Amino acid sequence: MDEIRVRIAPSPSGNLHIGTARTALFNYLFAKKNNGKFILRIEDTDAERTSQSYIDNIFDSLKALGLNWDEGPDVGGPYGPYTQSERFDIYPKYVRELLDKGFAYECFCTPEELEAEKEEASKNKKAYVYSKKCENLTEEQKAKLRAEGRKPAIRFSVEKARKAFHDSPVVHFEDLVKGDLHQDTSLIGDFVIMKSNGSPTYNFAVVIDDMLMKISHIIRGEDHISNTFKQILIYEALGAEVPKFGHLGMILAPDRSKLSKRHGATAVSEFVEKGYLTEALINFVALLGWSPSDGVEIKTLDEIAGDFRINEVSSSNSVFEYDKLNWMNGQYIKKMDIKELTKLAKPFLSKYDLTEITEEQLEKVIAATREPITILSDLTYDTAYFFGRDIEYEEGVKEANVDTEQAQNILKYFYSKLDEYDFDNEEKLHDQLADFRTYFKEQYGIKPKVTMWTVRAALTGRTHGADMGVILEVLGKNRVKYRIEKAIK
RNA sequence: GCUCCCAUCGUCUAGAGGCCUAGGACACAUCCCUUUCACGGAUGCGACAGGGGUUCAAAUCCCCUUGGGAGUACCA
Repeated sequence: MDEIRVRIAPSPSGNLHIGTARTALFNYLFAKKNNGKFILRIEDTDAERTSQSYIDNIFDSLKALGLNWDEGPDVGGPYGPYTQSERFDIYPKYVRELLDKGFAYECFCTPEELEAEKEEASKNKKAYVYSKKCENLTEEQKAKLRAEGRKPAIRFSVEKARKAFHDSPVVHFEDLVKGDLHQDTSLIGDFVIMKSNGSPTYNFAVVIDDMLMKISHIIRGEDHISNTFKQILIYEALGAEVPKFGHLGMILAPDRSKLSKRHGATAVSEFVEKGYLTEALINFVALLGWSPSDGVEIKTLDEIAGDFRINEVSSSNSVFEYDKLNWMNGQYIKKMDIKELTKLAKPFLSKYDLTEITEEQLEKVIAATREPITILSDLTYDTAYFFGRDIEYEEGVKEANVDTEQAQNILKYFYSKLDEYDFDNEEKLHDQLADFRTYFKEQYGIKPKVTMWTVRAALTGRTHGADMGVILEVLGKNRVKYRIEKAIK
């Protein structure tokens, strides 16, 4: 295998999970770094849990994250189809091969019989291993079972396969991230590779698909470690080259349990809906297990790819904390192109009448409110006073900043100067505002901060927010006058 | 239960036997800057899970304990 080929194989039983996104990312990075191919395969074998909307979500999320694939269901490729349900007719051939080679056998056990075996095992505090009672069925016995209407599943003969290729029952492989990993295969029961209904099981289908798609490196979550030994045996039994494996630590919730709905968003699309930028998400998730050699954490996908080495990825689990994600998202919001940011912000401004202001003004509003925010949804509240005629005061603000005698004086003076102000010229406006502050400082010793608080409170109902110049400019003389009038007693 | 994986500040991590008085980032605290909130800058707080070895020397290697995670399906 000379060409580096990796894959991400999500099963569409839900929207693209952030953990799957990270696995996809590491595969993508590995491919980019090594001039390889990144392949997308949809594992929709479980028809009941699969839905088209999930498939669409997976496509859209991966694209949004910038994880573009070289081969996949939509773009095709030399080893398609890339949707597992369209590959059903290719598996029987390999089952046949295994059967012929003696590495697999038919199993007629009923669910009840199997259940009994399991119960027995747990009663004896032993690990459950299939009894193999169907391994040596004679043709007559099979014929009889078949006559009863029983349909066989096909099991893989773990011991036979292992003996053919390994001296010891303990099988080892060199993991790309964890190093030497081993497992006593005598503890692995003969597992089903093809269900009695004719569909392949996961462990079998992945091997066949990866083999046929010439996947050279399999990078996935460490929850697959135990599957790896089964899969290695299948590759060997089929006479196929065994790919290299790399197992990543899992992403945990802050309580160290599996990241799930109750911890908040789990799907990439949910994060986006909440106001996270895909650039920040992918950057953040890259830092879970990987760290840049130069210590600079904010990096583009390309930069990360250039610096990426799979063997340097951490082999332990990592906790997904919002604090750093939020910080990072804020960093991206601050740096993002304002036109693009404005576009992304609009869904969060849907409750306002955006036709009140021009697109150019909207951009100014976003530019002036983007600084302190951490997620896009903060914009909903933070831009509120730019819209509509009236404002809502925050708790206590009116009493403390508008109703006092000093405040009233400031507001009256401010009102009297309004006609002199140049509302269409941001720079001039800033100078005029500065003069206004200075006036109160020199005349009455009032801190500039306090002076501005007063005006700000009267205009926005708050003591903090966007730059005052921008507020005046976007509000325009009429609304400013109106709001000040309402504030003056 | 059995099997496997993992173990450095609260969190993400740097660290491949001496460069470690353990570095960075987030968070937190204080200060500076400032028309507010922020941003930015400075400083501080803060960790090698515990116990045994090996070695002149261990966060780094080995063993045990403890803790956490995963797997144990005719799910994927």
